Amino acid sequence: MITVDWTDPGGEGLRERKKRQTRQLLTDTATEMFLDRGFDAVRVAEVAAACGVSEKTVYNYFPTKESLVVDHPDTAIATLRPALASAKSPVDAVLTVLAGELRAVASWLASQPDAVERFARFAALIDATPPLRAYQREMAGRLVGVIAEAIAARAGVPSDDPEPQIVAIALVGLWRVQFAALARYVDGRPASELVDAVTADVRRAADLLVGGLGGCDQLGITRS
Amino acid sequence: MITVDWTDPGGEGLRERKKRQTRQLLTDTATEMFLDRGFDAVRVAEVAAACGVSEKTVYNYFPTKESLVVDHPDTAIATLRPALASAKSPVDAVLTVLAGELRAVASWLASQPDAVERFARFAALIDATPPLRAYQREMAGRLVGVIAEAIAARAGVPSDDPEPQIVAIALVGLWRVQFAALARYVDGRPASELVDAVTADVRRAADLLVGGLGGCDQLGITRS
DNA sequence: CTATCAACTTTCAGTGACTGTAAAGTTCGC
DNA sequence: GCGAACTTTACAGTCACTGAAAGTTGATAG
Repeated sequence: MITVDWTDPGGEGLRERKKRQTRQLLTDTATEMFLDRGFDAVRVAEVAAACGVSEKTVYNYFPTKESLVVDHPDTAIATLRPALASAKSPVDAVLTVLAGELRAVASWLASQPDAVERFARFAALIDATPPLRAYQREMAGRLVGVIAEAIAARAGVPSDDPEPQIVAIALVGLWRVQFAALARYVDGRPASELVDAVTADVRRAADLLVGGLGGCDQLGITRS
Repeated sequence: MITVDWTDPGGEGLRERKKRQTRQLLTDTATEMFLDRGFDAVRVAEVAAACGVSEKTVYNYFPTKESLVVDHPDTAIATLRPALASAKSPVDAVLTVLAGELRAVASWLASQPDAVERFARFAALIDATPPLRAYQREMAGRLVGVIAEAIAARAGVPSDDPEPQIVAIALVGLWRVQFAALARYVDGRPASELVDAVTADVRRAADLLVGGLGGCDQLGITRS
């Protein structure tokens, strides 16, 4: 759903194409059904039936029911790793990746008439569905690992040292901030302002992290 | 297992006592079995049988299989809330609660001969068991909510504003740091140094958060 | 064009976590 | 002791997810 349909170069057999189509069909219809009736009220067997496919096939494509909604959790990692390698700092890398994801979402929002409403429902679905939130956290956990490793490698320390860990955790928190901002603003603001509003939120959070939690202490986050 | 057996005042009917005993028996034997054979290899029905109790009874006490191991996830919240209310700052509150938990673990470690080895296996079990890690993250998520609310309330802003969110996420990361430090040091260091070593790690992480990610920038966390 | 091989799908039978319900057993206040 | 409130149990069921074997289909060599 959020996927931006990364067009693959033409050199692709019929087999591969069918697989991609099936995969897409599965996520799309599953998401649609979940949005309509709620995650729990839809059985995997129903999704399979709706797609004219056996239940086992669904599980050949997706490891869990949740992964039907959060298509390609590894995409973020695949983008993040090179960014970490090339950027001047982890913070820059994360902000770059986040900006990229934001752009992708924004262009998807602009590409369909009812996109805004669908995205709002999508965000609400995730928020209201514990297993989906758990899945989101799991993905975040993987990002933490990747970032911590990158920092540790650069600094030449073990990746389970306190510094890489805490920095990675804090930085991954920015994903949550961006998602929350997106969910909040997508409904109220005109599309033109959306990107700026979300970016502003992320930047405020990032500045707070970089400058230190004491930075904006008009109302006592750190000890006075 | 990690629970410190908070002795309840005597005014307690037979009913309550039996419930407490059963609950304790369940977590203890379950943890023991999980440590021996692995989380996945033990069925809930087996735990029930080992305790001379029906499977349904297990589920009357615990919502999930995972909660058999991570007894009382709400204890942290119950401790944290008043700490947040009374401490000078969220950072202080979190550090205080963490120190308290550390003390409790340390005294438990000192109370039994094989405690160290058991704790090491316990930490390894959690690390090696995805569902348990997920459960841990879920608990962390609840802590984030509590802290974000406290900060937001104090500052008079919505709790899903970027600042409360990111601060809460970063602070909750300290739990992970403390757990990691505990797991790392429990095996190698003499008990006397344990608390200091762990505290040092937590403090390093907290200082980094408070002073800003740029603080210790000998090797480029933030942009140069 | 066809035989063949490999990949993919389906069918099927099963595991195990978790839930509701109604009956049987316990504890408590009197 | 006795009835009310509460627990435990037995039972039947749902549903996510898995492995194995047999069937189907796309790719490929002859």
